[in-house]
Amino acid sequence: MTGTPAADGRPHALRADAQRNRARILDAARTAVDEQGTQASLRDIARRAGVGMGTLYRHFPDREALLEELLGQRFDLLAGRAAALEASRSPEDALVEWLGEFTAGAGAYRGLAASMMATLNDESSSLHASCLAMRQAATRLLSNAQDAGHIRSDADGTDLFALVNAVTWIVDQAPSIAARRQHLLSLIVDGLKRQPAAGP
Amino acid sequence: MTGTPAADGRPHALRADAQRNRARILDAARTAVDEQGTQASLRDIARRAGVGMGTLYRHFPDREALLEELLGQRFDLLAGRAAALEASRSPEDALVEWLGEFTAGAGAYRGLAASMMATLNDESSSLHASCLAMRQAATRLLSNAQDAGHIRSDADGTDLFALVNAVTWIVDQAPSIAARRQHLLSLIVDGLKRQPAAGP
DNA sequence: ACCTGAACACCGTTCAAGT
DNA sequence: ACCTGAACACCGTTCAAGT
Repeated sequence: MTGTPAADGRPHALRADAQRNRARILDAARTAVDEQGTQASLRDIARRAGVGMGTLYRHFPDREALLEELLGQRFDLLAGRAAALEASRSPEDALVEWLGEFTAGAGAYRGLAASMMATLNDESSSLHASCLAMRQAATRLLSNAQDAGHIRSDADGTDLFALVNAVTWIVDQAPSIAARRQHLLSLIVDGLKRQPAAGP
Repeated sequence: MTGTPAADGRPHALRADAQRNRARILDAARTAVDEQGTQASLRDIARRAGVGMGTLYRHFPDREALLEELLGQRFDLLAGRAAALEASRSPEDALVEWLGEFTAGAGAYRGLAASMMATLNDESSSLHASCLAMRQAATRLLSNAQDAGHIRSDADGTDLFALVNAVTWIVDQAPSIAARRQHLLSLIVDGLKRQPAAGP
């Protein structure tokens, strides 16, 4: 009975040709996003994959569904890193290190910051869930550092996400600024540190 | 002899119809940018202006030439504000106030941040000159505040411009974040303030 | 069940033909 | 000198027709 229609009403597994097309589309998308950023032409992706436009749309109803496959992994990874750092480092180190990893990796995906912002308040976006989980992990790092007294208490997870995304964006606007990524990030992170109270 | 071709080899004044078309295009562009941001459709602008595409291109060879007309005024105005604040306020107040005015006004032009970044290293851009002048004015405010000991000395004009543009960008990505403009800006500006040395 | 590719409504940019 | 609008090479999205 292998490969016969399921009798339990659950969705069928993909037909072999469909499965192959799906994989091809994802491969092509990876290459295209690598070259052109998250705004890569969908037509071009279909062309590279050697499938018709309809096939691309059948597998991925919109651009974000396609991106979710590529970026979801990254989000999950970064959420995992947050958890690992939380367990192994001081609250302050964990936060600073995570922010560094976040912005460093983002350079590989031009347009990532815009895609992430678009997903923020759009619960229907395919990227919403994995992005939210990552943000929550980052927010925990922030709270820990705040509880330990290292970070000013009037900044919240949304502020942190906004600022770090803003850096991500600015950094891929111009190569001359990309070189200053670390410096810009530290200007912001230093600024978030609780200003020491004046002398005794 | 009024209206006859100039004999001195200098460029002629625009013909009356050309002058009218130019004005119409700018009017249409203002409306379109207002509604759709700096990425407004050029075709749409020509349509609204009631001119052919060729006419639009004749007057403005590319999008930036058109934007220069709209944004150049704004840049000049902000450069002027910087000079005025420099004369009338303390170094720290002048800087903080100027940054507030810069980001507050930017909300009126969606896409402005991206257009400004594009112009940064592109000397052929029509926006280059007026944008540069504004940046230099802002850099003076920064230097003054640094000389007065209010701002950390390892931030330069490029950093300041990058950060303030990053805020401008993030703020028009989502209305929920636009509401936090002032707060985000003050997180950054506070952060740039020189950390007070530890007690005696 | 899945695929193809033409069709549609848009772009930006160029240019021959008109006045 | 200036204008028009068709032409070209691209998009994203949809959908009838095929297997």
